[in-house]
Amino acid sequence: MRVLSKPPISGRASLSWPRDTKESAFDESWSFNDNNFWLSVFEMYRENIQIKKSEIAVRNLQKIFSATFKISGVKGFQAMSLRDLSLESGISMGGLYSYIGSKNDLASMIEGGLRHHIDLVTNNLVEEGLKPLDSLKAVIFGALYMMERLSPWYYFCFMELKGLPRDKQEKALEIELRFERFVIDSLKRGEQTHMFKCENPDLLASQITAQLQQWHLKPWKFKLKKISLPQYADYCYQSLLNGLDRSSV
Amino acid sequence: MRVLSKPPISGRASLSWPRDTKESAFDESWSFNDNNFWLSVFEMYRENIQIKKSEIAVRNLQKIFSATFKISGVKGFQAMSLRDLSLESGISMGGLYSYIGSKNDLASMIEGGLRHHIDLVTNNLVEEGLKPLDSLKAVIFGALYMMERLSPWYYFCFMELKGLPRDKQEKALEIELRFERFVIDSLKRGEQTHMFKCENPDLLASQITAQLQQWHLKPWKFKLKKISLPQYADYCYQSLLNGLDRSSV
DNA sequence: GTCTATAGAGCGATAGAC
DNA sequence: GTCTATCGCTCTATAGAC
Repeated sequence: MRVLSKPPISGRASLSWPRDTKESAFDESWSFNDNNFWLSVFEMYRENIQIKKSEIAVRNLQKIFSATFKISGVKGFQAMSLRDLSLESGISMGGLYSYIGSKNDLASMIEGGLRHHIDLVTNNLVEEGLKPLDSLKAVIFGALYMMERLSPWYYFCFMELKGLPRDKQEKALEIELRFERFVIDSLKRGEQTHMFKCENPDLLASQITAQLQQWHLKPWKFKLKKISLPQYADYCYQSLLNGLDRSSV
Repeated sequence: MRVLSKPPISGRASLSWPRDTKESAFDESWSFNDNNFWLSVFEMYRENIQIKKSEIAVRNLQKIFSATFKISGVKGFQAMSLRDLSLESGISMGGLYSYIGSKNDLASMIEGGLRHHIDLVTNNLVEEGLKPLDSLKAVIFGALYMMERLSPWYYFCFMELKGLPRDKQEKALEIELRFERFVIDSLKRGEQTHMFKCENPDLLASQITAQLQQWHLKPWKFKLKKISLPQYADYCYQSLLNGLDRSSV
């Protein structure tokens, strides 16, 4: 059974939930590494990019996006001038425009890149007949590891949402709603099979969503309190269990 | 015992936690209404405002701030031009500058106004010898009602934090940390007096903070799911209880 | 020589400020 | 309404790879 309803993207093998919940297991199962990640970003926008040589393009794309994350993380995307970006990325103003169509386009590319990747992972993800609680655990750990790997992307899309075109805004919000719907469905499925009781699946789901988002919204807090990602993932899952009544089973 | 360590602001009677947790009880106890709220904002910045007649100044301040919230809620503060603001508020560009020193000043005024009000409420708040759980309940309900009343202020300070001067940024974050510290302290106090056990007060506190913030960060979600403020406050408190082990008492 | 990538001065528009 | 700084963006000359 697929996690979500959309058909899998062809030409890509189905992924499965990692058997354990270690970070490295996720990287392996989802074949995530810096090289093929940035390459896939380039391929996504290939026809809009004027540079042909993929090594050069990939390298510069990475520079541009990383510089954008850095600057807009400090002063915000709107306050970032393309001269700032040129300086930080080491790419001339003219050069920038062989990668992006416009400044707004750059923001859209970031949103699109993140959503594309999330879609890839969630659409091709195959649940191996997991029980509701295991499924929820997998989705919590999975979401957190995605956020860890793509932290600046998530943060950017959250904070700069308003600067995006309306349709992009809606699609970005849809990701959150889709995640919540999956959690709610799992909760209801668990209730129907009498594994636990859950008084308010809607509120519990949005609680979990809020907790997960903290990981990219307030990384300083976790550094301050010296909480590691696996620790936090465990806590979030525990927090979900605390919201359930499992006394009758 | 005072909730927080800072001395009370003189010339203002001490507030106390409302006996019940209805919205109107908070308004009454904290004497919150639109008129005296905006008046207090004006008085806070009186010496920086060139308009002397308080009725006029209060009315225009309200127009300016409300228009700022409206526009920056849609396109962000950085993307809002003073011409936008002039149009929306109905105050000429020259007129704006008799209330604000600069555009950045306006953002600082908003942050300062919110913090001033939070300080007023929390500093003057007198706990009536509440037990840890009652104290936590009061602080959860109180925080949510503050957010409800000053929703655009909270939202603005969260989303536009990066645009503020560094010292303002730090002070704004301090509010969150201060709140969390209060929750943590109450949790530890409850544990020391053997009222409950709490494995990880730090994480539970930040979970509650995250949940509360949702109320101003994602109001659309609660409208969509038709959750009222009292319902949500109840849920947040319940969620806190779920994070405690009360079996041994 | 040819094709691709880059540099950076320059343009018009619009911002904040008074 | 006016001033000035700076914005997003373009255009062309040039450098370098093969």
